[in-house]
Amino acid sequence: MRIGDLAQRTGVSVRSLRYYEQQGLLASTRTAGGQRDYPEAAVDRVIRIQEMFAAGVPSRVLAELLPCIHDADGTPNATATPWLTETLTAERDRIDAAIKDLRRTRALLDEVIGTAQGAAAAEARARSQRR
Amino acid sequence: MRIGDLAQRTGVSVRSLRYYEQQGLLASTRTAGGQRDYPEAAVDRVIRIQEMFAAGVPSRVLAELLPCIHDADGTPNATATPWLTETLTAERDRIDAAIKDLRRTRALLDEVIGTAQGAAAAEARARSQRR
DNA sequence: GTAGAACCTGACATCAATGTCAGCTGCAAG
DNA sequence: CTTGCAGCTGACATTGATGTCAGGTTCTAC
Repeated sequence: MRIGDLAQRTGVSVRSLRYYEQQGLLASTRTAGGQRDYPEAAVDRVIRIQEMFAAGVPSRVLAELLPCIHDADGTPNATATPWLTETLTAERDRIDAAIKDLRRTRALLDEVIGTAQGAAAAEARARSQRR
Repeated sequence: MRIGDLAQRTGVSVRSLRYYEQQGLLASTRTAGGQRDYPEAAVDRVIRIQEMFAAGVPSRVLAELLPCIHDADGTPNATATPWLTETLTAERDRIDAAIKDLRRTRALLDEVIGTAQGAAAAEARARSQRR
């Protein structure tokens, strides 16, 4: 699969795919002409990378983590070093905290939205009253 | 309260507090000498700002959102404009997606950590066997 | 009143992922 | 063979929150 196809199928820009490779997150073979060629499994991997980035896992950690993931698509895996498990544990705690935080924020937004809708409804009632 | 105290009590740097003010997120009165003076309620507000930032709410949105929040500390509030409610709804959906994502990532990390611990335990058993 | 800590503004630096541009090359269809 | 799209590298720009430094002022304790 060529880079443009991979980009389209994952929704990730071509630029980012090359960046992932530079960071050692995503491998590719090259054609005779030097163009990147990706296996089918790259799609899943790219999606995972995106998820990890969204979760705030830095690429440095991600680079060591990825080989340890038992890919659903059967890619062989490695085992985490002590340093990595320690880092991941910290990372997990961070994520737990982040989830809690997001829930709070979500609730707050909901409240504001709800109040606004209530106010809008009251407004509508007032209008129909005046009519 | 002076800026250094507020920083200490919220765990946010002095630099950031000044930045919040510049973005219209945090008000302060000034002493005769021009130094910032914060009310007690600023502590809660700063913490909320941090939560929002962590949740990815951009400061531009936050600036309009904050006056609409019914502060626990009794600060008077405003009502959301239609534009704001729309934005917040989108924001909320984004947060929902983010939470889902974080859960997936968390599970993945757990799996890797678990595998590593299993491997470490196996290693330990092997060592005691050899002894 | 003086020393030193805390504060002020303004400017520039940083980080990480991504966008964008330039100049060149590979590849497929006519 | 040419035309044009897609890919390549390398460099610089961007974004947003924050760090940091410089040069000056205010406040507090002695």
